[in-house]
Amino acid sequence: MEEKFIPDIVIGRLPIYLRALQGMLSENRRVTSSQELGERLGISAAQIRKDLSQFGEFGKQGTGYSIEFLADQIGKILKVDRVWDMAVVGAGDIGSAIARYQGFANRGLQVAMVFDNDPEKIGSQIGSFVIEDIKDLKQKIQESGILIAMIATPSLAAQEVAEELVTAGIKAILNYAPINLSVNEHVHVQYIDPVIHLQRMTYYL
Amino acid sequence: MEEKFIPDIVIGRLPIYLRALQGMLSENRRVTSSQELGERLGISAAQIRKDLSQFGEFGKQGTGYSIEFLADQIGKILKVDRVWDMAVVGAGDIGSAIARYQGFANRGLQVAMVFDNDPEKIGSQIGSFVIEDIKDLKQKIQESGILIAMIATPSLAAQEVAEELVTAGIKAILNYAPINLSVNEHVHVQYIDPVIHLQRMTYYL
DNA sequence: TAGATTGTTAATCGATTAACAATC
DNA sequence: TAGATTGTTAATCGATTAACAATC
Repeated sequence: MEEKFIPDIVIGRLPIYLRALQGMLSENRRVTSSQELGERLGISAAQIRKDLSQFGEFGKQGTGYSIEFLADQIGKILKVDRVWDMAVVGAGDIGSAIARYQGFANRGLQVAMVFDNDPEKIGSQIGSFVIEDIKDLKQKIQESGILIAMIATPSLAAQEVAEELVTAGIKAILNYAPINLSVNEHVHVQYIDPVIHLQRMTYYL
Repeated sequence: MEEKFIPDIVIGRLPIYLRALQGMLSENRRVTSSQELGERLGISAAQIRKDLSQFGEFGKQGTGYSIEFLADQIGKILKVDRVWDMAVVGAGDIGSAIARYQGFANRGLQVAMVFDNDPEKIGSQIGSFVIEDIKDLKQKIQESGILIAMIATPSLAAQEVAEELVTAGIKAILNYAPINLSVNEHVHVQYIDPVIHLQRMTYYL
């Protein structure tokens, strides 16, 4: 199996391309070009072609790309041509919003479990999920084989939760708590903190 | 006024540095070094020093940086040494979670208004906010002079809302709807879509 | 003083863009 | 055929790192 090295910055753009392609599909479009896609995304056409060329040849000279075919191919590359179960830790406002979020559908992801440590919340429902006791986190995650988790706890708990998740076999963490996590380097971590995005813009105001 | 050009990628790291410094402050730490900061963040010490050197000299040879002083300086650079009012558009799960989010405190930002178009929601409360009619969005935003907005509407409405916000004078948009917005280039846009982050990790699983 | 760490320069590394032959 | 657009190469551009004099 030839494991060609692909820069992470390229991997990071593929989900953006995929989202735009699925948007075009929902507009019943059939074909697009690197130029059109680039204009929609504010990315140069050359860069899109270069990125895609890392994985194969998906277009036709003169006509461009079949939107459906390219979306399928990118989905396969990103391994979202299946559905990944995810665990949510923390059933506060953010955790609840994630658990109910409709936007995972058709994008290869779904919430499967929600955990909290509050006795008042454990056993109650969020959408179709019964909130489980965080004490059972390790066992439930190991049993299910879930590899992806989202942390939506207070900052103070996040590092400890992350360590528990890693022990349970989690390989990818999306952290909503506004702190940097320190985990084994073979575990992938991404961060969502609205303040980081907002402060990046206040500089320019 | 000397307007030196600073790469956007550097601006993008400043909020990360600031968050880490504030974390250290809350641990009652007084002094840090580029090396320690780098280790916490997974960024090289050289890069941190290079980034900071774009704005001035904040450290002392031999001893490092006063955490409080450096945090203050970065706060000034990012213009979060004041409090910016923000508008939230869309009072569903995500909009509600944003409106109630405690994490804006002491980071230069606060929610000031929440809008929705659902007659059932208009007039009711989220936290301390009364949900306002989206029909009044333009007028209320213009009156208040708010420059920052967050979009938490369904995808189909997001582009239209963005245009209305720009007309009302908004200069920075944080978009939670999973679509790319097309707006005047002098308006700053940032995106939060958990699926983008998650798909970036599924590639490696 | 000796040790530590900054700010900065120069070298290296990597990413983006321009350009074009190939070809649908 | 003429026009359009790909995939790819080489050139350009920009970001990161290594190294070290300055100095606390």
